[in-house]
Parts: sequence; structure tokens; C-alpha cells
Amino acid sequence: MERPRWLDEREQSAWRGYRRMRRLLDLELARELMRDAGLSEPDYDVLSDLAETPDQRLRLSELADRMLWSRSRLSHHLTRMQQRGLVTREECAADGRGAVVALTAEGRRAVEAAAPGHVAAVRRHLIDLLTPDEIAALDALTHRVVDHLTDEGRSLR
Amino acid sequence: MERPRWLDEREQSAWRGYRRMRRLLDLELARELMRDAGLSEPDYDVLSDLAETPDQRLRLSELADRMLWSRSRLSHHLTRMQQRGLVTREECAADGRGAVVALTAEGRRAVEAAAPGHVAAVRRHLIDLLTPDEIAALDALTHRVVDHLTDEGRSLR
DNA sequence: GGCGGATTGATGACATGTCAACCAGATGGC
DNA sequence: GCCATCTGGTTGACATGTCATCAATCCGCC
Repeated sequence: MERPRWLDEREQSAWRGYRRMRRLLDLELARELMRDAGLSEPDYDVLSDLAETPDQRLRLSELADRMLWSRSRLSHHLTRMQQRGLVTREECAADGRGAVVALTAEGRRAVEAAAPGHVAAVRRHLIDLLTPDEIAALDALTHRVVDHLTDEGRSLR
Repeated sequence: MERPRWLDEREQSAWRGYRRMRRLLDLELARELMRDAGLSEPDYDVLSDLAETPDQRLRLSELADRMLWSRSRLSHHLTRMQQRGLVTREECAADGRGAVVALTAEGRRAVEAAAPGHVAAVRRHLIDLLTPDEIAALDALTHRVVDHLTDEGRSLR
């Protein structure tokens, strides 16, 4: 903390670029997803995680961990999605405290309708703008940062 | 939209890595910033944008544009920051409707106290984990995506 | 000069996210 | 078997962000 090493010009530029991209990309993807499919990004993430799962259902805590959400956030969000008929809650046979979220037929229809457009948007605004080398670099670098953050978290707590 | 081109494995992995990094990095940086300086990331962004400005003050709309925030969001956030004594609002001489946000002495002290630690965190969790080539790639790629999104926005509207 | 439409910023209602408290059920030591 | 403790999930209060609306002012044009 003493004698801070500031960012040099390149680093500064990359950091700012990253944050700007983050914000703009997010806005645009959310905007298109809402316009074309009537879903928010969090909605879409919940639905697609569920859809990828063998049985279309997951323990609440399992889903929360995958999404890096707090249980509370997930619980609130699910009650809203439940009211819209996209998911249901079921009791968990194995653990009396537990709850399981399941995709409804309507929820499944919603993701399937949304997915092609959303993937296309991700391509259009990000993936197709990058060279293969850049994709590889992004892949490597993001995973390294993620590993660093999760290892550190694990070892410190 | 017809015949969607899904992401191949590499692309998928990069996209997931990006989103995971985004989330984890954000959480960690926000956590440290709050713990060490008592500021949220939005607070810090407002303060550091103001601090970089020659006169420590900016038109509200100018600041909103730089930050890619809605005016409404900025206005709400400023009233909260104003109550904490970090900024003040002034009338704008040039435009009777306008308002100018100015950093207070306390606001200046807050950013200056927060900056070294925050930069160090950005280094520790991101920049110092990347090779020079990766920094350059990140710089290039993020700016290309940003340009694409802003050009498109400009030409469509 | 003055009218009509655009722009600036504030505001209130509402959606979403966070945090702390809580309950029910599981788990482990004795 | 029983108590203390832990865990999974829910809930309510509150912070934050979004959206639509509003009043004041500016600007272009007659």
C-alpha cells in the first residue's frame, strides 16, 4: 500500500477498456434479450443453467453456487420467476430443509426461444469481433484470474 | 436467427470465463474497497472521475456520459453522496437548468485515501496475473468491442 | 419578442440486490 | 436419545438502479 505502483499507460488503457466494454456489452445484451425474449439476464442465466441439467432441476444451493449468487438473492429471484410460471419449487426428498427448483414447460419454451437470439447477440457484439488468437488469450486469461480469486478465497477463509 | 451458429468449445469457454471473471473480480474489488476505504465502486468511480478533472467539478450530464450512467441514476446517487459530505451541487452559470457537481475537501481526501489500495487490488487480482502480450490483447480487444457498440449505437439511432 | 419542441435535472413508483435475523431440519458428541 | 450447533432456505428492512413523468429552461424559427 505504501509507494503505490500505479498502472502504466497500457495497463490503464486495458483496465478502462475492460470496464467500458463490460458496461456497454451488458447493457446491449440485456436490452436485446428483454426486447426479443422478455427475459432479463438473470432470468436467462437461471433458465439456461436449469436447462443444461439432466433432470431440469437443481438444489437451490447448488444453483446458487454455480451462479455465484447468494442464497437470498436466488430465493428472491425464484419467487418472482415462479410467479411468472417459469420455474417451480419442489421439496427435497434427501434433505427435509432443502428445496429443488425445476424448470416448467413454459420455462423451457422461454429459454429455447431466447437462446438462438442471445447467442447470436454474443457473437455479433463480442465473439465475431475477435481473432482466434484473441479468443484463446481471453479464455486463458479469464480462467487464470478466476482460479486465482477462487484459490485465494479458499485458502484465506 | 434461423440456423443459429452456436459457440464452439473454445468460444464457449472464453465466454464463460469472461462472465465468471467479471463477477468474481467485481465482488472482490468491491469487498476490499468497502472494507479498506468505506466506498462502493460507484462511489469510487464518481469521486475519481471528479478528481481527474481540472476544476474538480463537472456538469451533471457530462459526468453521466463519461460514466455511462443514466442521469436519473447519477442524480439519485449524488444526493446520497451529498448527504455523506463527499460532493456538493452548484448551480450552473452558463445554463439555468444545469447543475454542477463538485468534490468537497472530504471527497478529495476519501479518493486519495482509497486510490492506492484500489489500484493495488486491481494489480493483484488482474493486471499482475497477465503477461504483457495479454495486456496488449485485452487492450486491443476491449476497445474494438467498445467502438463497435458505440458506432452501432450512433448509426442506428 | 414569443411560441413549440428539445434538453436538463429532479422525483416517485417500482424492480432488483444485500444484509441480518430467523425457522426448520440435520449432525455430532456425549 | 438428547442437547448444542450447524446448514439450507426464507423473509423483511433497507440500499441501489430503472423507468416514466415533470418543471424549468434553452433554442430555433417565425
